[in-house]
Amino acid sequence: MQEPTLLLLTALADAPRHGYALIQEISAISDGRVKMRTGTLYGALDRLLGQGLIEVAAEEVVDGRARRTYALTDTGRGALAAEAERLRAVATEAERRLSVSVTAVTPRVRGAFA
Amino acid sequence: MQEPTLLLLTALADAPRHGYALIQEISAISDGRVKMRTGTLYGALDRLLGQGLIEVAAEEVVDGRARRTYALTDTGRGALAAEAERLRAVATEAERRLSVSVTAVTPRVRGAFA
DNA sequence: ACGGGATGTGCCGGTCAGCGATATATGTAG
DNA sequence: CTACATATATCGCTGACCGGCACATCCCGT
Repeated sequence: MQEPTLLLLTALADAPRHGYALIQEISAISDGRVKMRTGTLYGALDRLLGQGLIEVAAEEVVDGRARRTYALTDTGRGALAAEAERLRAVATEAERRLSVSVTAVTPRVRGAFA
Repeated sequence: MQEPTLLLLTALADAPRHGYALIQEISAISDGRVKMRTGTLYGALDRLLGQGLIEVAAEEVVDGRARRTYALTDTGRGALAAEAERLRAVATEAERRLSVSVTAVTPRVRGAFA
């Protein structure tokens, strides 16, 4: 799973949302750093629907504008939880390794090649 | 940055390693779940060299076999640290949102659409 | 009245990372 | 002598992501 997809599921984790709201929510989650494009969004949405990770929660017309609201399925919840845990583990391992090499400046590093 | 690349940098974070060793290290880091292929590996290595995130630390012949050892550059260290922090933040946010929706079973969710 | 920005959904083509397959070569174990 | 582990490298396919475009409605400023 790639980051835009992860962000998408995260943006749906606390409440159902429609496409446009997801773009804004993702921007908020990422502190404005990630501006998801509609090309990415709707493609990902279709894919996730097909994978059963999300579902259409509502289709309504608000102020003359069609609005389709998506929600996480139980499967999607599980997938997101698993993915978050995995990423956290990798992040932790990366940080641990970085600190190891920074702290023990050299001897063990060289030693690994003898 | 995608996951295989992240894993690659992580595998180089504590000590320099050569290609084949990286495949094994990544398998170990991920508890055997990620089997990186050489197509991914050497392609990524070339890319990361071009981006200046890693560098060639040594080129030697061991037991008649050529071996090229790669190491993280300072830039690579920084990039990995930043990436790890970002992913941890997203993972935390995902988990927070999941717990919010699970705990507060419904009322607020509906309310958000009024 | 008109233009532009925000809201809202949707498609299309290009790019590039990842992947499977394949190739080459040597050392080691059976 | 045949596999398997070690070790590096290339090629073509796929698919996610992205920029750009298109379309439609509503709201606000001028």
